[in-house]
Amino acid sequence: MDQIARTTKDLGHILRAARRAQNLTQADLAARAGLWQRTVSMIETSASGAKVETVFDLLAALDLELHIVPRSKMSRDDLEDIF
Amino acid sequence: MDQIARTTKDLGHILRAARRAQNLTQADLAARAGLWQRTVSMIETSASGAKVETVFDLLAALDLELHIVPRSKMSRDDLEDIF
DNA sequence: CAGATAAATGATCTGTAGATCATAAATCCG
DNA sequence: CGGATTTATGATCTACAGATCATTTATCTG
Repeated sequence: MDQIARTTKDLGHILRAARRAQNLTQADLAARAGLWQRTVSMIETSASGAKVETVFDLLAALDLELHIVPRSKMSRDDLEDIF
Repeated sequence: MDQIARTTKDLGHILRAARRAQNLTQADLAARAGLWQRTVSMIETSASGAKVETVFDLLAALDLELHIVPRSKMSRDDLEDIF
């Protein structure tokens, strides 16, 4: 049920959804994260490949966390679908 | 049990550990990811703030996936520790 | 220890992210 | 519809990542 990002486009979508879920404008989020509205817009629309640091700033401002997991690892649900 | 990265330093450590677990040299990984040994070294030692795209390349080459989860979400284990 | 393999790092060059200010284009809402 | 709010973008400048080649420094291993 959690969000998986394989591309910067995924990342942008996830960040945008999270921001909206918290009723924040790009400007709000930018302020919280110490960035600029322009930058938030660019990242959400993946109009430019952000730097990792910047993404960490956004994630922190949104109370999100990055988990790194083996790609092959199947979820309980996946297994149930198969067996 | 999965790895959590909050900083580029965390990321570097996780990537290095994953690479070693798969018995790859920095040069091997660089080749797989279409990067340079120098770049892999820089990122693993967090000697420089990488770009997101580059990290995605490394994760893919290592068969790893990025999950984005709410920070506050506690694991079953955390709860057990408290209650 | 010596030789081999791996990792760190120097130097240069190009491309581009983010800062910054400003405005255009969308979207919302009464 | 029309005004307000939000998002997308234009332009410029600085900083720095990644490409590329080469070399030094660790780390292994027989």
